[in-house]
Amino acid sequence: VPEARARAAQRDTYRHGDLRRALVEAGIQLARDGGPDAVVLREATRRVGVAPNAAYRHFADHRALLGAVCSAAQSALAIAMERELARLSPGQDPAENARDRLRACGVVYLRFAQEEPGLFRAAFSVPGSMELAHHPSLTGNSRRTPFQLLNAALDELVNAGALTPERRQGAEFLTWSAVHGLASLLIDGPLRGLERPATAEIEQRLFDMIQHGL
Amino acid sequence: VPEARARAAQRDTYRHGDLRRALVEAGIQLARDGGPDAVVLREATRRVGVAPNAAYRHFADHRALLGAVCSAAQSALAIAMERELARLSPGQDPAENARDRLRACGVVYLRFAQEEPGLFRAAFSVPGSMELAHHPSLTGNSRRTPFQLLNAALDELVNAGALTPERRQGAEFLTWSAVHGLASLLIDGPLRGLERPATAEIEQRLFDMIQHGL
DNA sequence: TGTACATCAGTGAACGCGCGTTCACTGATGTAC
DNA sequence: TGTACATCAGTGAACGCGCGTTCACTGATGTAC
Repeated sequence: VPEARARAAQRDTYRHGDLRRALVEAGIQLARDGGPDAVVLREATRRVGVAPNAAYRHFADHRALLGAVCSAAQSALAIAMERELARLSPGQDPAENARDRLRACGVVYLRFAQEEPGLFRAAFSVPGSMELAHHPSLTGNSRRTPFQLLNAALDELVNAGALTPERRQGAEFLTWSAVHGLASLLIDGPLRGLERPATAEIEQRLFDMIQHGL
Repeated sequence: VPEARARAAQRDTYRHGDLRRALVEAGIQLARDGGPDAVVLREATRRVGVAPNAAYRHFADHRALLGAVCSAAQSALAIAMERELARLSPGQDPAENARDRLRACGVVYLRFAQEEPGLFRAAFSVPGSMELAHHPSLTGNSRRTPFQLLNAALDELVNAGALTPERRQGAEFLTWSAVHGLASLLIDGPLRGLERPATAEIEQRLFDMIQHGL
């Protein structure tokens, strides 16, 4: 049996050692290549070199595996955002700083969507997963959700006096809508396949619209 | 065989008569109930009361059937838009009229997404389908695409002097992004399950953002 | 320090399912003479 | 006006596939004495 051969080649111990993490990572790779629909339990076990039913020691369900992949994907996005925010060097004007931080969130969001479309789709594929995933990721250490980071940036804008508290109400949904929608158009819609300078210009115009429109 | 019974019950002629249209309509119903993934060839033939392979007289592929459903869904959206636009009674100010028409496009788009989420997802599920479907629908007679209607509304805005030609450039993508993104949040995201008055307010605020931001 | 034993991670085999698709066919239709 | 025949829409049966999931099991680990 070639399967057993492959399995033996990858692993000489009976126990795997860290099967749960390995399955999630295999699932992430599957999502990378084919989006959430490609996160198939049997394929994940195959890649890890383990019997299909071994997954049930660590996940109740196929859904549970997909959920773990989804939240890991969200975590990856959150980490990328935090990394970019950390890179910003604040200037004198607090309002300007807050605007820069908000924009940075959007930039990372759109870059992630374009560079990792499969993972991006997986991140928001499970209904209700958008706001929930504050769990520590298996692949990183960010404890904040993209949504929380967006909210924080908007709060800064209020603190800097660049946004009134009335307009702050629900602003997270308006900005998220605009940026998320552009991401959809860029990876699935009519803007799919557009090259870098052109997409960057549209992104800038979208951010301007948000900034002036808020 | 109960299948044969059901088939005989629904149809007494050997020829179906209009199988292609019937399959598309069954596919639309499937999409209504379960989104694009629920558009299953075998299930469509089952509902129509026909052997599974009969579909291959009218569609090359499962993909072809899904494509037809997708473009019918887009057509349904376009028709709803045109109906709403026809209901508007123009006032004195051409700029005001143009703004009303643009807003009406968005209102219908979001209403459609909320009332027919499965169909809405199906409409934009096939990559590259967003801009293409100008084919006459099987279920209606609109020859215009939602995208074309949006563009027309923006052009009116320019003609009315309410939008400069420079800002008109790419504005279709900005507005579409914002509205499409909100649709996603409303049907799949954190705003899912929100009731009517609350959603209406967010929609209004989004339209205001677009209007001021453009 | 050694040994019995409970624990539980991973195995092997099988299940039922529903899918898309292909094959050779049958039977109604409508056109050519 | 009647009849042979080409056309082609729909049939029946089967295919191979891969999936998620369940069952009774085996074998390594680590803890209690």
